[in-house]
Amino acid sequence: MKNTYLYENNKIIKKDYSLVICEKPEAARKIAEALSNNTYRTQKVTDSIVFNLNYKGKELVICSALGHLYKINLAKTQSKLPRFDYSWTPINKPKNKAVIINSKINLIKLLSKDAKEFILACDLDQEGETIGYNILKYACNEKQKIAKRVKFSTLTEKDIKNAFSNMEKHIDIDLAIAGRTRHVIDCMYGINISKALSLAFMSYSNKYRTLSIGRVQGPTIAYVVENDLQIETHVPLPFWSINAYIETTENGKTTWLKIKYKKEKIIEKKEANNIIKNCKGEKAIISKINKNNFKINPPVPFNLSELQKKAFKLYKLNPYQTLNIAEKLYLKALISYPRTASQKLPTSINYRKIISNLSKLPEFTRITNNLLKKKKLTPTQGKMSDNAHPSIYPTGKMTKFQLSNTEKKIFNLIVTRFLELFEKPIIGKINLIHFNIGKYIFLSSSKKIKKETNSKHNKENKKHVNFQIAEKFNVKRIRMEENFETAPRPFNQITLIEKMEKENVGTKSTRANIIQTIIDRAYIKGTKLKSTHLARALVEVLQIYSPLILSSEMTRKMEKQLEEIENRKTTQEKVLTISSKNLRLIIKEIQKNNILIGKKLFSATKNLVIQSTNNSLAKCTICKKGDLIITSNSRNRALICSNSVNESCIVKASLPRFGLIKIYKKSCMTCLWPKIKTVFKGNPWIFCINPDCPSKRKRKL
DNA sequence: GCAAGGTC
Repeated sequence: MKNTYLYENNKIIKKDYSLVICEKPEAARKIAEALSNNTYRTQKVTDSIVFNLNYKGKELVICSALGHLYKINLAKTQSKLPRFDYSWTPINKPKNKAVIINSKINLIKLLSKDAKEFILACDLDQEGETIGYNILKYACNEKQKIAKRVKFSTLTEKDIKNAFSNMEKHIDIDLAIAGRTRHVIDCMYGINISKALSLAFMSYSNKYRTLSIGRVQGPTIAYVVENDLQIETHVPLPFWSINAYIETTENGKTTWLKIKYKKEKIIEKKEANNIIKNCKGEKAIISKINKNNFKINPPVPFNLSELQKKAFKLYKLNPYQTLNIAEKLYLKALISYPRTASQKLPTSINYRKIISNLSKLPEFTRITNNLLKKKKLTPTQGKMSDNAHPSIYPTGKMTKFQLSNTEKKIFNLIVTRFLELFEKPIIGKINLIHFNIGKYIFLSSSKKIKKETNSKHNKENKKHVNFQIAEKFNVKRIRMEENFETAPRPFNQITLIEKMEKENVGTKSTRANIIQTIIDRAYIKGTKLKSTHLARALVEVLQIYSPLILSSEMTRKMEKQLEEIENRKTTQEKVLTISSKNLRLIIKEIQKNNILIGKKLFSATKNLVIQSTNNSLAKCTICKKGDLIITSNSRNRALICSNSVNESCIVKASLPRFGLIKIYKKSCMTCLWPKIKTVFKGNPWIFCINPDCPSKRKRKL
């Protein structure tokens, strides 16, 4: 039977209710549950669920948005750049989502007509206030002036009830204006500069190409470019470490034990030689034993980003793919809602039932049966929490559908992690033993696990030997090992997101999207993200004309201005006047140098050889076609094959910063790469330039 | 077309 207490024949039939506006459907449901002790009623109105209940004699109607329903638009009527005329309009994308968003706006418009009170219940942050302000202003006809505000930071019954008993009389208009200013600044800078770059490109090449830049894209591109330059100009300087082997007896058998010299990096070879010389003929004597306990807890529950990290590490699935797969698993009811930051599991979940259901999966039977023997099942909990959703866990439901290979992988990851949460921590002892050989200290550690568990998460179990202070050992061998400083690692999608987090640019819900955008623009590419020539040209250009947009400073400065708006120390108008003034200067300079900038960017989209070959030192020993040339910037220099520019040859290596470089007459015997000869600290130095040359891995001297 | 920010 159809329930028609709220809505009938396209009309709202209730009157004089309080309309509660939430940011997302999940929040509306949780509020209805909390305030009504689960006695709320629901009805579908224009495709959305609306909740109705009586709370302390008040008739509440609770509806929800879907994040932002309105966005900023720059007027296209303004033909000259920069464009400053803007307006707020409903979001309409030519996708299914637009339909939902339009119906959300229509729903709220409909519900607002007969409401006598408006209560804003969006998330408690700047964007939440902005989302609510815009809905109240545009969909509810200027009700931002009279709307009340409920403030809760978790969606628990206690917090929600508390918020409704201590309602604020007004929404925070200043915070909303600060949020709206953020939208305007991002739109103004992003669209105008992007457009100006695209036009510069066009003016030189007569071709259209979408070039984009923004407050978050800028620094993100710059991180990758900077990192790549560091990798390319990295100088693999050598350093030395020293190992000694002492004779020990164990169960009547004589074996050698490796002990390491305390200083792990010796910069001067002379120093290493000296130590070895001085140790000759000496015995190793135990001078100190540090005894410590250790405890390794099981891992914490998966939130989305930890799941994405694990999936990338194990299967090279990028964060996007993992989210897509997790969403499919969620729709098949195999796992809980995946878009969550939480690392906690609520006690209301029946762990035993889920585990016993999972035991039907043959690959998990052994672990589940062991867990089911336990009297009490208590999972570990992580630190992070999320208002709306718990961490990701398997529901214990089985599917009749066949899972794809990758779906199966992600599902198994989630199950494995869930089962690990109930394992016991691993407890043990670790001893750090100090040996004196002459006046030098060498170290060795040993670990003993106290309780054996069936857990997989610790495999180290070094044999524990009972050593005594002042015990003496023969030193059978002592030698040094040559190592090379390694270059910084290239970014991947996970580490780039981490870098953005660390620098505080973007938000958790936009970072992955923005990385995808700069991949789509051909600024970065590959699993190991590498900057393209286009990105490098773009960074060079912007460093001259708009360095601020390449730096996380722009976010810092903007946040400071927004805070001042929020605290009424300044106004939106003042901030926007300053911003538009700066922007006008930037656009003017870009336009003045249109052709130059266009040429630079256009050339970078072609695989042009950037170096002329008349400074060739020799023919490349690998591809036999290209010329070996030296490239340099202010700080570093590198030797490259001219064919490495279009990636048809791999020869590319950093060079020492100082000294004359000559190509050595013979190439490397191991890898065939060119060798060079230079003078290093007064001595001639001949070495293979290949940073990955097998001969460099662990050369024993 | 172009940004960044919500949420599905």
